[in-house]
Amino acid sequence: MIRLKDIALRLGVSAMTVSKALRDEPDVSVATKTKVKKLAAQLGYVPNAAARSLRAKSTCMFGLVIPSLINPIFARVVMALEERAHEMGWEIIIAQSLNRADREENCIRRLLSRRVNGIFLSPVYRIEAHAPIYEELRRQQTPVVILGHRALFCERFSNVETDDIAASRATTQHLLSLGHRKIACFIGPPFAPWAQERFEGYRQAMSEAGIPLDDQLIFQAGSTIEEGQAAALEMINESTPATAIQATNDLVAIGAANTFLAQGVQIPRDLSIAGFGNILTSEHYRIPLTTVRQPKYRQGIAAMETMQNLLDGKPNELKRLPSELIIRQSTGPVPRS
Amino acid sequence: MIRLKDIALRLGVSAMTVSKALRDEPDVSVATKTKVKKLAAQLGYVPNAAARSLRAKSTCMFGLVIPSLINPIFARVVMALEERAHEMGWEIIIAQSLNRADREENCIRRLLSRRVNGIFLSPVYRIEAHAPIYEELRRQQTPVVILGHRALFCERFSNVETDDIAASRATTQHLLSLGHRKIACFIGPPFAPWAQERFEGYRQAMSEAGIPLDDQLIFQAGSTIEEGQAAALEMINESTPATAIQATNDLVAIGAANTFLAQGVQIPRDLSIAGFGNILTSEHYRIPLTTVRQPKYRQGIAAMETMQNLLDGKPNELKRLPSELIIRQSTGPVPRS
DNA sequence: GCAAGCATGGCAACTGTCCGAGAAATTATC
DNA sequence: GATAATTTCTCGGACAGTTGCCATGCTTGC
Repeated sequence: MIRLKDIALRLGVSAMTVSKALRDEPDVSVATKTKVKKLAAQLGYVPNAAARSLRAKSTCMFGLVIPSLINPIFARVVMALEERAHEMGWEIIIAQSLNRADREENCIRRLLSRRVNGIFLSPVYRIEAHAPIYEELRRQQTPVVILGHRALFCERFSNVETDDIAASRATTQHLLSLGHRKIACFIGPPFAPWAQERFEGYRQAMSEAGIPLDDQLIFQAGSTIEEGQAAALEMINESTPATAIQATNDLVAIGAANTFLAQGVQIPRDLSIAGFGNILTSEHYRIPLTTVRQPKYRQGIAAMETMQNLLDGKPNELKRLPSELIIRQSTGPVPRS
Repeated sequence: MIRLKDIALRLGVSAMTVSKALRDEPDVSVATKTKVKKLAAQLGYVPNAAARSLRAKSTCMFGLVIPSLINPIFARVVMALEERAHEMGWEIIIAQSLNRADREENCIRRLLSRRVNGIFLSPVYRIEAHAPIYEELRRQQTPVVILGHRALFCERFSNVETDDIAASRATTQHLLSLGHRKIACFIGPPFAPWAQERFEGYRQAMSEAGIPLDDQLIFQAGSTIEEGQAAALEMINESTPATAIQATNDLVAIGAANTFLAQGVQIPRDLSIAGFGNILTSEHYRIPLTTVRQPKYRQGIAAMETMQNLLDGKPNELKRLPSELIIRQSTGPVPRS
């Protein structure tokens, strides 16, 4: 690999001059600059980013820690982040936590070792300020942008979230406005912040409508199609009298819908089902799914803006982007029975 | 940020000793090691990867260049790569080419500047050995694993592909076995290697069946739902007498199916449609789609194995993983008419 | 008693780049 | 023609860690 010194030796100048020439600093003559640049191009010189980072005390890299890369919801965020980083000439190192706190901690620690200038993090659990790894991030003054799930506990942590509570509430209100009163809630993993928020929206809307929460209507459904199917079977076995289901995400909603359709239940005539997330499949499902669209690309853009503010030394901030209820054909008026 | 030297100063030993102690080298006493490790943990010491890379002439990083992060097909590959890299304690830098050759080149150049130890690349165009950027990769002896679309033109390039030609041929053969003779082919972007391969499979099967290619049955359909719809409309306008459609991917198939269903055409009674890729939506579409499953996760695993072989100085290789035709309900016997 | 061996730890050098300071060469001014 | 001002270039050092070799001080063997 060609170094500055190699170019310098061949031209009979110092490495310093080459460095300055390539960076177009003013105190190098035009003649030398062109000579240097020409030879550099000819030799295929590529500066060594590690050496530059060491010297500059800045790596021009970001770290990104998300639960999973195959979740299409995150894919859009990552896409936006990568595009912005590319424009800046910065790089992004990816890391998956696979929904495990120990792995998340491990990922963060390795990113710190890489001396990334900032970390984008979608945490597995609701962030606890006292967890050792967050404590360490705070101590190291590392800028962190949390994707969703508020955690503004120190001045180098910002937060960019989609308003899932409001959107979930709007979904429940939509079902209420169709006359439903017995609305089952298929909730996600109890530890997951996003699942908690979606349940919170349901809870608020029911409370506002004066309907007490009914344990019999609440099902643990995880986050996959299979888990949605299992919860639906449970509901059938218990002859739960719900006229609508609000699911924690589209996959669970589809799993549930598959099960009910297989039993001859008609959707939405006999049963309304709403999802969350607006994945592609929800639009092209047998019964196009009522769901919530989250502005994930915009969340990525906003996250990068927020990160740059932190890097500029500006105070931390909390951005909340509106999510939007999309009413399709899987929800309808309550059956007269 | 804590350095080796800081720990050394506090303990009254040299930085060398600390370095050796933390790496568990044999020539440091157990007593010193425990003392050093304890203080390091207490101070939250994190080694500087940039400095280490500079000295070691190895960054323990891979680069990954793919067209788009939101394509679920790539997501599985990336997931597998990240998991394996994590096990090795290596990092992955992501870069999107967004299907543009200039951007791809730019991404590769930046990865070279980062001195990644290897690059995983899913090229935009069929690789031409003489393109300057590939020439440069070859000259720098950078190990490259091409994801799909064979390009074994130098000893540091390996290739891991899914056998799309065979799978596409199997799809056409499936349609032929159902009695179809007028099989329309909705082909993808003409420059894209994957689109070329899928068309090639169709071509081979038709040729083997003794059916000459008919230009009237071949439609440029791009790679999106909208393009699939447009191609279907074109087919309707031209009253093309096809009894089946083989689409370049699932999205195009779904776009086409949507259009025909809206016109009252019944699938598969009046028209068979096959996709490619087995995205989630294809399984849960109104008419579950006949398509091809590509072993993308396994492709990622195989790619990492191949990369390690290259790093170990072993010769380059070509791995081809079988793709599998999945017959669902969107294809059926040719209508009797 | 002397050489050899061993365990432990330190010094200098090196990785590639860039900053600050100053030297050398060129040009401008009187 | 001498000095001052400016341009152009070089030198030493720093960044944080690792490698190879050497310097201890101690034990062992003959």
